[in-house]
Amino acid sequence: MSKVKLQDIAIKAGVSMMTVSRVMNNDPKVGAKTREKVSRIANEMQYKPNIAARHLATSKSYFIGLVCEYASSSYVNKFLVGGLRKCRTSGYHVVLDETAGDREKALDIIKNLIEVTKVDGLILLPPISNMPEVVDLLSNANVGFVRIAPDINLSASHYICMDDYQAAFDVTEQLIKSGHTRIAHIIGSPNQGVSRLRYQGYLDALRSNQKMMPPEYIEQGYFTYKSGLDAAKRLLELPNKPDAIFAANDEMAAAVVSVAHMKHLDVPQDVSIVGFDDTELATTIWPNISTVTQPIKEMAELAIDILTTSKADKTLKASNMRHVLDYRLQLRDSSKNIVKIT
Amino acid sequence: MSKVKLQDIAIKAGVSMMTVSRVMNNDPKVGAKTREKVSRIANEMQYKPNIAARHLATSKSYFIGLVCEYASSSYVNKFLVGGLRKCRTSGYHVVLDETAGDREKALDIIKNLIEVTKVDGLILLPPISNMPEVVDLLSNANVGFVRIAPDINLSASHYICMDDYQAAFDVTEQLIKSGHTRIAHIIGSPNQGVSRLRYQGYLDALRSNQKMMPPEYIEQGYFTYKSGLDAAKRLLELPNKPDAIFAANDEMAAAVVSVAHMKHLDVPQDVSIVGFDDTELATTIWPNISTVTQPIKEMAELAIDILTTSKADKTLKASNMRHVLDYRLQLRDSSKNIVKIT
DNA sequence: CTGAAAGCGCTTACAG
DNA sequence: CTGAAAGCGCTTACAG
Repeated sequence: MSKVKLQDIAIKAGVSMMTVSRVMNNDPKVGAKTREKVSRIANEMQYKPNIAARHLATSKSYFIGLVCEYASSSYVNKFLVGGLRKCRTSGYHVVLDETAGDREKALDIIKNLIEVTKVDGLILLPPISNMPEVVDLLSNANVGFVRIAPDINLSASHYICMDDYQAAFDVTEQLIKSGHTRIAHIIGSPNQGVSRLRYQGYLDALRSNQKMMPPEYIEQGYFTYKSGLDAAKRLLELPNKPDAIFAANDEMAAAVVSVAHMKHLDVPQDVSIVGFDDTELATTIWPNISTVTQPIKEMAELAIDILTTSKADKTLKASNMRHVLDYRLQLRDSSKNIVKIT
Repeated sequence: MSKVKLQDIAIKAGVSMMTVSRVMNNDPKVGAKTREKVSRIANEMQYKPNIAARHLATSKSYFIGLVCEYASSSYVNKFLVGGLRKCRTSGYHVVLDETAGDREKALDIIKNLIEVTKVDGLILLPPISNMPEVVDLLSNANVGFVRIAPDINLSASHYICMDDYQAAFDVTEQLIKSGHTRIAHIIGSPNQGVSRLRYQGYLDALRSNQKMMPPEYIEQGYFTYKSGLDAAKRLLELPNKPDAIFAANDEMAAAVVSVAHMKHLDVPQDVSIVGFDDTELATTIWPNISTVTQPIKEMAELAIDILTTSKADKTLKASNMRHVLDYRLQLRDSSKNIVKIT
């Protein structure tokens, strides 16, 4: 462990601690020669600033908090990958915490996180990003934060999302254009806004193409494999089976694939299947699932960027706090794709 | 944000800061009445210690570093779940970092992590836990650390593992006892010790049951879905197909299931498939994969426990630094299970 | 462009 | 059992 401190290098360089401090923080008001000498010596002595001392003096912790509901979800994973990479290049570190699905305790956990670790900023992953109490807490506590894919209270803070509605519209239209005529949809959890947006995109694409599906082609799911299984069974036992099933996430789409296999249906010849999210699962099962690639890593990088530069300024106009990133249709083997949209 | 500090509550309680400090740290040398009064007032004022100040004074950071190769692996996820839960109850927080597969840079990343964040302890996940340079670095830096599932240099530090050899032995024996006679194995990545242990368990179970398999029943995999796909294709195109395939992880087992489906083989009637790890994937695909449940969450909790109590003491004998946790055979639908071993 | 002083909020080590 | 002093390693704000 390096025990070199500011003073050591100040003495060696024959300057004051302040000058060294200025050099370390890239303060422009330092003579070129002094700067060069000091930074050379700092390097030689392998100086590393003591983060705790700096934190105490400036109340900047160089930590970013990341709050999720379950650390085990693949959404969180992908987010971490982007977030960690970005942090590495900007001197920050990520403190992860999860609410473990307990919405009651979520507030306490977040309160504890900001009070104890004094993170410089917080990233809220869905569905935490939609909890008004959390938004209130952070606003009052004056902690900068970015919400990922929220769907309520959008003028309250920076938020990053993609256009779920349009993506679902595109998926559905792509299915229509590639010759499917009986397109079913499995909706996501009712308590998540994206479910509604994706469902609406599906409906509007049908309408804008003058198509109409029977009501039994709409199934309520809960973003889980299990719920996908149940929905898929009902859909594939219908007398007039759909020839395409668009599930609101990959997990449920994977379940549809399983049910199709159980019933000895060929995917995609008998039924095309499309998911949403492009999680690991999509390319792990056979056939690989056509899906929508969310820009999760990019969201993470942007979130870190907003939090670590002064962009998290509260005086911003609402229009500047909205960040919509691009998605991508990822057509793979689980759907018949005559016309490829890119 | 609470701006209450030690002094505020010292004044209000009519005692010195030291007494308050002692109460906050559960120092027994405080009169019962004083203690009661101080802690009541601290509660009322919602006092939260400033971690940076404490850190500066004690050089304890109350952070635990967790280093993995890829934050997106499900092994890491499960580990996080257990680790975060344990931290929550002990006042610590987790700083996550990943080496992003770059073994060259791993050392720098870890060096940076310990020097900048001054974590109180470090957890090394495989395969980082097997890098001798990292072990050296941490030993020299005098940072407490726990290695997860390492297979070399075992006397160098605390480590936590499960008995991979015995688990693989059990899986194989279970397959034999349930009537399988042609049992193949897909080996894991050659650079991970567990691959060797699992392979050896498979071999020894066969031998101890006087069974002999043809050499083409052994395939080299790399723990990836893709490698499992390749291996499974070769195995299932053999003139004398195996009636059971034991893959060294779930990812590869899932690939075997896919190939079986492609070839219109019934699982488990035509071929039984067993994986290893009990990842989400095992219960996400159909049929659910029989596998070995690793005690990953328990490993995480134990690791945090070792690091946060003084058990990380270097003076321990080697025998006390070894922690072997129990696994469990998880028999599901992908294998014919006449005799259930629990 | 550079420096001397005071302070961030806690704790260790020493008295009593 | 309780307290006054000094210090952890940095930075802010003020001089020059």
